[in-house]
Parts: sequence; C-alpha cells; structure tokens
Amino acid sequence: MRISEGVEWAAHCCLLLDWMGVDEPVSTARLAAGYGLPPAYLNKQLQPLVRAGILTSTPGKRGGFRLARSLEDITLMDVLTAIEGPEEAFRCDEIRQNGVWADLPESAFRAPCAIDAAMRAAELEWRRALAARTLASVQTDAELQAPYLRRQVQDWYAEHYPAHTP
Amino acid sequence: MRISEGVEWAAHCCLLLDWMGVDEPVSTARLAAGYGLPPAYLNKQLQPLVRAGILTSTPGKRGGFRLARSLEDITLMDVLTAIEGPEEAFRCDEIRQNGVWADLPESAFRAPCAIDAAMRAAELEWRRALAARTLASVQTDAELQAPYLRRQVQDWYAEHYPAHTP
DNA sequence: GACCCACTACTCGGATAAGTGATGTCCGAGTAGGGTTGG
DNA sequence: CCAACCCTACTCGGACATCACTTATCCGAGTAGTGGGTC
Repeated sequence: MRISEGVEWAAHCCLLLDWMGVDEPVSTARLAAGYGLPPAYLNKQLQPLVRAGILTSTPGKRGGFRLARSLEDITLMDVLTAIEGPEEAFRCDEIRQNGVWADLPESAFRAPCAIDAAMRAAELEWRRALAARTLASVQTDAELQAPYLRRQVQDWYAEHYPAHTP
Repeated sequence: MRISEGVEWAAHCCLLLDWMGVDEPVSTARLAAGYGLPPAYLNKQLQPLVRAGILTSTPGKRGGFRLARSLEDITLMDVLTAIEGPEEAFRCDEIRQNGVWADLPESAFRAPCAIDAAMRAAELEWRRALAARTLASVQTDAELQAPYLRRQVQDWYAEHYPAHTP
C-alpha cells in the first residue's frame, strides 16, 4: 500500500505554478527543472490533473500548463483522486460468500460485510481530512516557515530558466 | 494505491477463529476451506500476524493457528500494520530540496515539507479510526445482521471439515 | 513595403519498455500419533 | 502384556516463480513564431 509519487509531484507543481505567478502556460520542462524531476515523466503525471480539471494544458510551441482554478478551490483530496483514481484503498472481495457461507440464502448478504464497512468508515475519515485541506492552506503553512518562497521561486526562474522572451 | 487482499483475509480469519470456538490449533487448510481461499497462500498471509503477536502458530501434525489474544484486544490497525508494514502510505521524497530550493541553506528544510505534513495529518485520522475499531466490535456488527453466524460456522465445520477425532 | 506561405522549433498526449512489489506455488524442517518389535 | 522405538501423515515456514502495476522513456500530432518569397 503506497501512494504514487505522482501525488507529491502534482501537489508541489500546483504550488509552484501559483508561486511563479505568470499568466502564460508553463511547460513541463520548466516545472520539472524547478524540482529536478524527469520532464517526460512529470508530463505523464500531470495529465490526469488536466483530465480532472485542476490544470489546463495548451499544446504547441509556447504551450504548457496553467492552474485551472485558484488554490483555494483545490483540495488534497482533488489531487489524490486525480492521480490515484476514485477507488477506495480497501476493496472487499466478498470472500465471506464462499465456504461456510456458500449455502446461505442471498438475503444473508444484503447487509454489507462488517469488515468492509469498518474499513470504509475509517478510510472515509482520511478522505474527509484530505478534502478539508486546500492547497491554499498548505501553501500558507509553507510560507509561514519561509516567507521568502514566492520571491525565491520567481528570482530563480528569472535567472536559471527564464521564459522565452519575445 | 491498494491495500493488500491479505488484510481482508487476515481480519476474516481472526473472526472465524473466534467463531469456531475451539481451543486446539486450526490448520490453514481448514481456515482456507471456510472462505474458499488457496491454502498455501493463506498460510503466507497469516505468517505476518504471528510475527505481530496477533496469532500463535503450532508446527507439526495437529498444528495450526490460534488467536494470541481476545478479539477485544485486536484492532483493525493491528491487522493492517501486521500485513502492510508500519510505513505510511504517503512517503515524501523531499523533491522540494532540488531545483529552486537547491541553493537554500540547510536550515530552510528544518521545518517539515508542508505537503508532507498535511498528508500525514490526514493519514493519521485514518489510522486513528482504525485503531479505535476492535475486531470484537466488528464481529458484533456482523452478528447483529446475522445472529446465527457462530452456530452456522460450527455446524458447517462439523459437517464439511471436522477436526481429526481421536 | 506589406501580405501570404512554408518551415522550424517546441509543446502536449498517448503508445511503448523496464523495474518493483504483490500474488501464487512448492519443498523442507519439525511434530504427534500409531504401528511394530523386543522384552 | 507393556514399553521403547521407528515410521508415516500432516503442519508451518520460508525459498522460489509468475503476474500486475508503478515508474520511465520515446515518438507523433499540433501550434506559434520566423524567414523568405511574391505582389
């Protein structure tokens, strides 16, 4: 049971996009440079975010990614669901319907498996907490520790990887 | 991100062991028959429970597994940790230390990554809920839906897979 | 000089490999009980 | 008849294959800018 690293990458990239503060699309190459990630693979990880409506993509030269909405309107749950899919981590295979229970009438299985129900309830707490946390609030936490971050990001890109200037 | 099916198997087997209500060890073969599972693989899944102190195992003929303690004292968290290991689902790779942040002094990374902290906090809610749920309470839920379960288990085994009688 | 057009450089998007962990199988170490043999 | 011993049947435990999914890479479709040619 492990959450894909794509979740971490995606969340970081959303914050980075906001810190960069540009209105034009940012290419995968520039984003990847900001975290030292392999560009092609980062691109692959960001595509689900586009499908989920968290980012918008622009193809072609001068193309790239933009935040589709404010960080206020993106939760950690949104990011997780986009990358990992909507399915729950615990999936009940209904093994209770075999062996001992095989001969019971179908009505015996109307009620959900008690183990499944308990696991789902716990997982729901997790998702609730994720849904309550916006990327904006996470960004605020980061800036409380390091208020210079936005400036640092913009300066670094201006020096190391400036956008193509006309 | 998917929880191993071993967690479902392990939890069910603990309940089954209690329902069977025998004092002698129950072999993997009998347990597997109760849920229609492959015996050898179930054995493999139960071994971590022994290491975690949830079950005790007896080798040799007449060997098998027993509950090491009451269902009251086993939580879903215990089962999950035994099978999946103690590591968190979300593991931060500290990609923030690369690229833009590479030149910052080390002191900038004393504070934990804000994304990591938020993800961990949410995951903690999940684990808290799992730790609050004992197998006994899950069993109670199951019996509320089907009060005949304990009897059904014992009858089924007496008819289909009786323990070796001297 | 201005407009149109082909060409190049660069981007996303999905198709295609490589690697890692989960899933599944098999055999060896060890134990209990029963049968056999000797007293 | 009784006791000691060996032998068999059965069990867990871990070593050994198989498979799926995550991780990683590559090429094609498409777009914006550029340069040249033509009116």
